[in-house]
Amino acid sequence: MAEHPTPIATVDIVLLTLAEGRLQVALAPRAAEPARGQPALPGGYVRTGQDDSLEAAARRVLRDKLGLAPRSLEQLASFGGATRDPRGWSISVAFLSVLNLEELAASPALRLAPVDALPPLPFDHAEIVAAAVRRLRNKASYSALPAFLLPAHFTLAELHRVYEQVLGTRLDPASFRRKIEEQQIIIPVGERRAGAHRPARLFALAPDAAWEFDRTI
Amino acid sequence: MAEHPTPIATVDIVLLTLAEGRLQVALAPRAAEPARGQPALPGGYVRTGQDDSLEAAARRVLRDKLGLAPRSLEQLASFGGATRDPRGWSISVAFLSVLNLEELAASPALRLAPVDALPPLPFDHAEIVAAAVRRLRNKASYSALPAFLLPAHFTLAELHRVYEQVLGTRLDPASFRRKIEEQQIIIPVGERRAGAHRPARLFALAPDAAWEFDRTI
DNA sequence: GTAGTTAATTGTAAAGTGCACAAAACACCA
DNA sequence: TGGTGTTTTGTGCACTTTACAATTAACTAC
Repeated sequence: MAEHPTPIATVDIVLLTLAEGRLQVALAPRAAEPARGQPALPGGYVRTGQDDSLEAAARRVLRDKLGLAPRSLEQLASFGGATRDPRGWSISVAFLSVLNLEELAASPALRLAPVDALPPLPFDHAEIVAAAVRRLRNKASYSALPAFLLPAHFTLAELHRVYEQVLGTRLDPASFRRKIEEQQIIIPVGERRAGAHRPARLFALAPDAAWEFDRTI
Repeated sequence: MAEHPTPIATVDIVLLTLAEGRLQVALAPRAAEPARGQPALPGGYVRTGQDDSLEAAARRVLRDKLGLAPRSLEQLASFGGATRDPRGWSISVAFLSVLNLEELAASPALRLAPVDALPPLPFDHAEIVAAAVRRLRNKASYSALPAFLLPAHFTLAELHRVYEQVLGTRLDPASFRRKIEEQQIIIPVGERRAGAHRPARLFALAPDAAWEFDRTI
């Protein structure tokens, strides 16, 4: 049946974070050919002897190559073709991880690039990043995914700012608070953020809530 | 780097249709081992000598094995693991196609099974079908994807019934009409459906409109 | 014609949203 | 100790959207 060589199988991970008020993607210099030394999405081969699943392969790459164990990781889409990789027909299963700068600090080799001003990237990595940003922006309108851009504890005002930065639009503060609080996606942790002004309540993402809002037709 | 055998790469296609008022999936008897003869999702190897992309591989399988060229086809997700296929570590890139019974009639070997009463399926095909149904139900609340369950021309009442069947809920006729008409996803074709009663206007999906509704936070 | 049936529209109350502003709670300073 | 500035949080209200009910429109069959 399979008279054709099997395609190369890799996983690539789009790490999105918020730095300097902009959405940025973390890039790693490629360790091997092709495009050795150039910044690219971190990734690696699916190791059939080691990995139990595609997500396990992505987590292994994150752990072994970058020292990361991010809270958020979801499959994005798969990109396959005859010409996207000079080594031959290849399939890249792309994953999306949304994380904050502290989580990312564990991996000093990574460098950030704003998603709207990417350097030239090898393969079809620019397209993969674009798909990841679309996914995050879309999910921002009906899920708590952008909350992973913040530390584990955050204030409503911080969450509000993050949503505005991700979506690139203004959101009414009162409506935002009403909407977020009526969903069951964040819970107050009791403490308050001490500061120069009125202290804000701190929230955390609900343990393993369905991080999706209601959508109605 | 890759001291491991490369995984098997296949595409599998979830064909969803509406028959007897229920959402059903089209299954084909497997032509080869494993599970030869048993009903399963139609699929096949990615042929690196023939296919230019993953979607091209899915379209080839649909065309060559089933004689189908459905209007709707989108990537669903990828399923990979060491144990999902007895032949070894495998990756299945799953696709979702939503179509009507007339389109499906071109392929007589297929048999339908209600998505909520599936027969035993090999591999993780039951899980893939479940993901496809979730995708369709989700998209029903903000896109015109369920319209592909109908013929090219349809009435608003038919579309209304299809949405209700897919979502499993009642939808207010007046609100549904307003919502659908204010989006730009369907256009009247001018004709009317003659019948025993007041004739209904016929609509078609907008040529290549963005089949997505507005979502607001 | 008239009854019967489905298609399509209209009216209205309830719910949700955007906007402006007010109240609350702190630090800081005089 | 009290006033001031600043940020968080809550409230009132106009406006829009949605749910629900009822009505009108258009045809066939008798």
